Amino acid sequence: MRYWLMKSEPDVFSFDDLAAAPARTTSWEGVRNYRARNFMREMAAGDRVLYYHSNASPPGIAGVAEVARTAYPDHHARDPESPYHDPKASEEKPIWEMVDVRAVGSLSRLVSLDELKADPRLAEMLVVQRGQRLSVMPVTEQEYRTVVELGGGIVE
DNA sequence: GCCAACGTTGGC
DNA sequence: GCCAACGTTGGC
Repeated sequence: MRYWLMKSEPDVFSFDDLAAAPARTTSWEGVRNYRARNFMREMAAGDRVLYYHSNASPPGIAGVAEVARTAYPDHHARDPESPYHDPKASEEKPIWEMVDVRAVGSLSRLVSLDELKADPRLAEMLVVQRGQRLSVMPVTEQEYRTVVELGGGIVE
């Protein structure tokens, strides 16, 4: 099993929104960055995901999710009405892909970006590194365990 | 709202 | 292939 971090703006779709969704699952459409897409292609069902709230106060990790479905074409790219529309995408070459993500549980308390930065065990985490704007990134098992510990465990 | 740090686009 | 202009992300 591998571990990942995925960013979402809570004003748009928070961890609580995911937990309240049908089957506690949603499709993760709208990733329009090749590195992030390539990471999604590497995901396997059951991989754990740290659910990060960006553009929040404070920003930080709110909960844990899991990959419910591996990468498949993001049809929103072919929808001219969608904010995620990409005129270069076609049925033959969808370009963009998404995965499905299911809520596992929230952390007992949110682990803020400041806390992530303050913990020496997390110094290598991509999300704490300057200028890192990827919305999907890998996390090591140790980093994952440390974050869950800082968050007081998972409330299922 | 500001702006640094990117990634992308397109002229050449 | 270079690189300036532009758009986006996301913390602050």
